Amino acid sequence: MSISNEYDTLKNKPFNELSARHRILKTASDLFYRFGIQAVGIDRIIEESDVSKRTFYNHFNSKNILISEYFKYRRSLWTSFLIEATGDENIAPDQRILNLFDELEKFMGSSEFFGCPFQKGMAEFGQADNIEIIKDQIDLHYESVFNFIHDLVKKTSTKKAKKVTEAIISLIEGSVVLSYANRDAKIVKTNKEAARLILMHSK
Amino acid sequence: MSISNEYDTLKNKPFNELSARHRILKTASDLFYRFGIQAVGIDRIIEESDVSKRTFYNHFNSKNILISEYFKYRRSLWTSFLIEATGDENIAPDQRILNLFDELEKFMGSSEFFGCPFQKGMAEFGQADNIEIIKDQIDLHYESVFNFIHDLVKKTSTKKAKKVTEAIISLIEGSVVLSYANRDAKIVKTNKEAARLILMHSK
DNA sequence: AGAAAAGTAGACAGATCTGTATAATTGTTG
DNA sequence: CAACAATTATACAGATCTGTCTACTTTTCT
Repeated sequence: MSISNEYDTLKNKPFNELSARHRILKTASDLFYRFGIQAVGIDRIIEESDVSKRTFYNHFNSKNILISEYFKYRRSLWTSFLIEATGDENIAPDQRILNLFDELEKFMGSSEFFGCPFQKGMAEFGQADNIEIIKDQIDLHYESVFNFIHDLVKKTSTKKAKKVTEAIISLIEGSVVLSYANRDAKIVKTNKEAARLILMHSK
Repeated sequence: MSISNEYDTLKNKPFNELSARHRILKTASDLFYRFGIQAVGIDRIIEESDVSKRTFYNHFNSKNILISEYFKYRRSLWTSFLIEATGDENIAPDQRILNLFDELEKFMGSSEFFGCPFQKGMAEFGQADNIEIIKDQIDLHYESVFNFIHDLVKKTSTKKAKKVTEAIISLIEGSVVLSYANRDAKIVKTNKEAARLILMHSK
């Protein structure tokens, strides 16, 4: 179901069995996602990941490099989520897209949901200079989401795959923004029905 | 057309004719919006607004208070935008909603567009403590946008005004996220058509 | 066992940021 | 004109943040 990658151990092992590098990455990931990147200092990450400052800087030459690796990791998590949430290839492609909304609603209604890491990353770094390694990772995320949904939409019998994909991704991004703003994910149900309507009327 | 308020002089007078308070607010607004709030220091705002540090702190007791006032001001700008963009009451309500997408596309395609101040604000302060004056302003924004669109949707002959409103706002928020991510506002055209479809099929 | 690699603890330099204090100057108003 | 309010320029206290450095200890591998 999921694609194996360098983060497999990170995802599966308990925290205290992880390597120093993975403990740092996991800690940074949780703190950055929840409180924001600029709001979380290196010292806090070092303390919570049970690592010395020297070890930290042995693994990540600078905070910016850690941030870039954070986004790489988040991209991997999001890709896994998309694969799991849309289900296997036997399901009709329309249905796979609609399934995604159900899984999004579960996630966005959970206490672990604090918005989208990439939306938040754009907010903090969108217009900043000299951090191409960060902005590149954010761009890659939006590209890969587009490609994933686009591939699914093309499997439906739609005539306007690109436009349908854009509208569906907009409904997803809107769901994220509003679920976070409202502290309530029930809007995702509404957007699932909107997506269904768009899929139906594009044949 | 527009509602008069305390920011009228700020919006209409040239910078060097503004009061110290308004020069600070205008400078902070531009810098916060473009580069992010935490990324912009008091010293830079003071310098660019042509004001001394003492004067700054006479008008705004702390940076957090300035941030709160920044969001108040942004809320006023956004309200004016909605009123202007949807046009006058003689236009059919469906059409007024669709007009909004056209104006959004213009704005999001302009060089002055750097995403949504409130999305960015949530990203920076969503989970932070002790800044209720900031988070309250963000909440007010999402409430007032909902009410504005809801009022318009209720004037159409829809049977499901709340759901239609939610879907349309999702398409707007999604437009913001993706126009900013793609540095290209053409997705707003697609979302206008999606909104039209939703409006048509809710009668 | 012994060498190389990796880790610990913590001091500290240098930059930066918010907010306060001082002292002199300018503008406004009765 | 006299009194009061507002503003300027700038120094600085205190906190915080990133990244470096020193000196010591543990782990790993051959």
